Amino acid sequence: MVFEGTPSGRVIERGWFESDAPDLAPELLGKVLVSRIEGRRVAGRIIEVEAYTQDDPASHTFAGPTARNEVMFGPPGHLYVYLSYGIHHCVNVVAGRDGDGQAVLIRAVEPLEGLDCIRRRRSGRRDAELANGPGKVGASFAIDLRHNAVDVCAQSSVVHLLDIGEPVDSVITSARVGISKAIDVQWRFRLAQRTP
DNA sequence: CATACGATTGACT
DNA sequence: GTCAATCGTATGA
Repeated sequence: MVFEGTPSGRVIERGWFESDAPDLAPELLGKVLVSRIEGRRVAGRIIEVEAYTQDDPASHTFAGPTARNEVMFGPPGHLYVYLSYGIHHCVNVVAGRDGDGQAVLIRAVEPLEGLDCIRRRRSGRRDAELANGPGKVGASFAIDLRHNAVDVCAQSSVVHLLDIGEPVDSVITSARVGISKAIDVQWRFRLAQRTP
């Protein structure tokens, strides 16, 4: 079941992203990811995220700055986009202070606006499979390597985040998915299914 | 320069 | 359940 609508709210300002990734990540749940595809607006509610820090063996920043991860070391509130398995674009939001090397991976989104656009981009998939995975988020919102380092703290930005004032209710934490290191930390966060 | 691999997905047995 | 796809990045010669 998809609830279509046009979410409105405040664009989130940079200072809000200055928290450490494990603290910021659950706060991102319920916020709205907005992207612009060929002049069309596409939006959805963030329902699953993961935190990555600098002293984290599973993080791209663990071995120090490189050309790929330099955005993660930059100021917060910017996108860090990387190509996964040569196929999928994974979308992160840089967290922490300038110089830190942290980010929050957006793992799943519930589409709210621009459903026709998303369905076209994800043709053949059921609604439940549109953006329920990190690679699917990149595909649904047409975010790729060109969006790396984009500043999300402006309404004019091709990709930005809205706080629609929805309270963050029940959050489920678990170990992160698809990693072999640091499997002990519970840095995956997702919203519990809303009970109707 | 050569090469191994991955914060995944979808198709197929 | 298994496995191929596909390429930017990191690493080592």
